[in-house]
Amino acid sequence: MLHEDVVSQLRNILVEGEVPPGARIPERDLCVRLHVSRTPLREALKVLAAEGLVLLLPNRGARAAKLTSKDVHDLFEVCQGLEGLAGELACERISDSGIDAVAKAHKAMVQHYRDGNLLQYYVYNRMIHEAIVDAAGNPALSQLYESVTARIRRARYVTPMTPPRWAVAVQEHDAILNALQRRDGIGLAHILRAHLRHKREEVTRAGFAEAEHQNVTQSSSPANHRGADIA
Amino acid sequence: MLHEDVVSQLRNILVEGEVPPGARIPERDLCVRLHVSRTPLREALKVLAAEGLVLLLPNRGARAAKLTSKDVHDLFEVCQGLEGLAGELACERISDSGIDAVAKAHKAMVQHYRDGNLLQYYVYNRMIHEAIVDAAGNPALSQLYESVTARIRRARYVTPMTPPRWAVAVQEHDAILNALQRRDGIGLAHILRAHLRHKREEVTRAGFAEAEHQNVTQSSSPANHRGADIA
DNA sequence: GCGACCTATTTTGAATGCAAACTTACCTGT
DNA sequence: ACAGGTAAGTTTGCATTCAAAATAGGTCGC
Repeated sequence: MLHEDVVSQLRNILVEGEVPPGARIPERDLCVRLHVSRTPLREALKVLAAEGLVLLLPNRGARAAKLTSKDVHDLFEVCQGLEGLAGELACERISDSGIDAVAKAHKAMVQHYRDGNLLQYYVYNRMIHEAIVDAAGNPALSQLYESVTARIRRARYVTPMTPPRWAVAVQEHDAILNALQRRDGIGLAHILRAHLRHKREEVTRAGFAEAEHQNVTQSSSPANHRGADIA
Repeated sequence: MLHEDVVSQLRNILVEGEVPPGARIPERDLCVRLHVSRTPLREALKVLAAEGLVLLLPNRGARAAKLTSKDVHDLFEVCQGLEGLAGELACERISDSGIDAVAKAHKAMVQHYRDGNLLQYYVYNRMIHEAIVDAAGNPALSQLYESVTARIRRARYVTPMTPPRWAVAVQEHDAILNALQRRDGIGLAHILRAHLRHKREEVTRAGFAEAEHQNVTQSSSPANHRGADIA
């Protein structure tokens, strides 16, 4: 289905920050770029608006969503709930080979930490969290988790990682793996929540919620009716 | 925005079961009924498909989603996680007047229980749960909760309520109100989760997950390529 | 009489068209 | 020169149109 492709391509463009938060999304340009007409593109925009990645302004088109720090806080909070639940369930349901897979990813992640390779570290980090969530065996949960994390991914990765915080994160991941291997659901849930709470504190402290308000609402100054543009 | 109206009207039609689960959603008929052309209607269908209320079959149109009992189980599980989280947060953040409002709704609900008025009981029941979730002060959480509960609402309300189960549910609600008044977040979370677990057991036991499979996938018999239709 | 094949109609998916709203640029008057 | 107003040009929202796919119906053959 054409429409599905457009949704996922657009989602990538937004999550990667290629269209920066708050920037206008030019329908016509994206049509030529994605080689589709306006109809499927607009359908995709509606879907992404429902997901919270896009803001639709009546008669004024679409903008990439801009998260306030409250938004970031709220989304992390939800994420804590979802990951905590996933951790509990995963300990009941994950297979031994599933645990091994997480352990392998953990080792690779730690190696990238030692190498100071933040980008690859993030790749395996995300892989671990997704593996745990998927191990809960609950597709509805996985889907919601994916949707929520997509919205904060950019804020997370844009926040600079300090060495002490990085060390703590790796330690927490040791504890995560340990709890999973012991199949200690309650313990895993607690560690995952703390882990996310720390990440949230880091992100909000850095103030990398792109801005405080969606400065896109009606403004009295005619010159600045529009937020940032791509250029 | 016209499109938004269509989404919410269609959502009602689906949640109320007016188009029964598994039934084909006739674009043309809905267009005349909602007084819109196919474009906004189809946009709405895409949004609802992303929400999980609609199933989109390539070149075969849309169908009202049909939940397997696994789906119901999974969605209840997610709901438990979200309500548990909301309960914890609500105890920290709810105002005294907010607690009073819940207490009032609780009283009304109990009265409808005594009157044997199941419909009104459900109204206040839902009001209480939503009030607690909203009291968490986390719009992202409220929105996710709303979306998840919408998907299982029909399965819940279609399941016949037995007198003993109803009595237990009311007792649990007493405990819910009590924990909220004591602002016992952990306790409230536990009760809410247990409450939902019981409801899930009741629903799944009754087998009111509309069917076991989306019998909509490719079938070899040409005569039954389609599932149930509205008529 | 039953089933396979072929054609007509309906339905879907996407592109295009059109009116309304919004932007932008210019122009006028002070 | 600048503020306000106006008209041209975009952009948006929705309706309509068009091609492709699916469905339904009828015909022919066995």
